[in-house]
Amino acid sequence: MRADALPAAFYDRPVLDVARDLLGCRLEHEGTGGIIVETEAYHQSEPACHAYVGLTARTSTLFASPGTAYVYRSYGIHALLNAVCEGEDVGAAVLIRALEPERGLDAMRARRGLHRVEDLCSGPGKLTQAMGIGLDRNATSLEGGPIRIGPRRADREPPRIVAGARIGITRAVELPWRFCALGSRCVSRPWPAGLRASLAA
DNA sequence: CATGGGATTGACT
DNA sequence: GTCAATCCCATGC
Repeated sequence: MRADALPAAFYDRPVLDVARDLLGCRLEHEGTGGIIVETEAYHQSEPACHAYVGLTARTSTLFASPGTAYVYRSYGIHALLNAVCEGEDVGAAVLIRALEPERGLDAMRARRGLHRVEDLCSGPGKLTQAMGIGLDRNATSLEGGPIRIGPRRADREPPRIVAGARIGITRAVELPWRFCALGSRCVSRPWPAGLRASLAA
């Protein structure tokens, strides 16, 4: 594994904890990279999670070892990137929903056909397009594979976290399992007014 | 084997 | 605000 990558043990914890702790961490792929500013947690115990139906061909990656990338096709068009969490007997993952772009901005702009930095990775389908992450990355390791996630830089303040309802789902909509870095201009959507910020753990 | 529904995005009214 | 694109797969007949 790369010295810089978060270890598998980081992901072998409750998925809600991992979702919060990934905010501020660095996602990188083939020369592009950015700071994670928005995540959502999914767990087999609730019906919005693909693993709710149990172990199938589609969900097998969700039951892989913690620290595995789960990449699947959404709406027939987009690739969405998740980090598999908890043990192999549990289907759970964190959806990476938005980044603050940091490295490889020219490649991102070329793939996205856009120029504004805050539009490059401000959504789960956008960031995979910008970084060139495709379905072929499904089931690869986040520790030693082409996609890597590194810890938040020590000299960087932990982000303040806003929690809210997950986006784009029709089941278990009430769970406040979406987490955003307060104040980031790169989130996929603004959160409702009145939500209180809490300090990152 | 046929069908329906998305963890989305961008274009358009 | 609405809506189509597009395809994998879970479900049901």
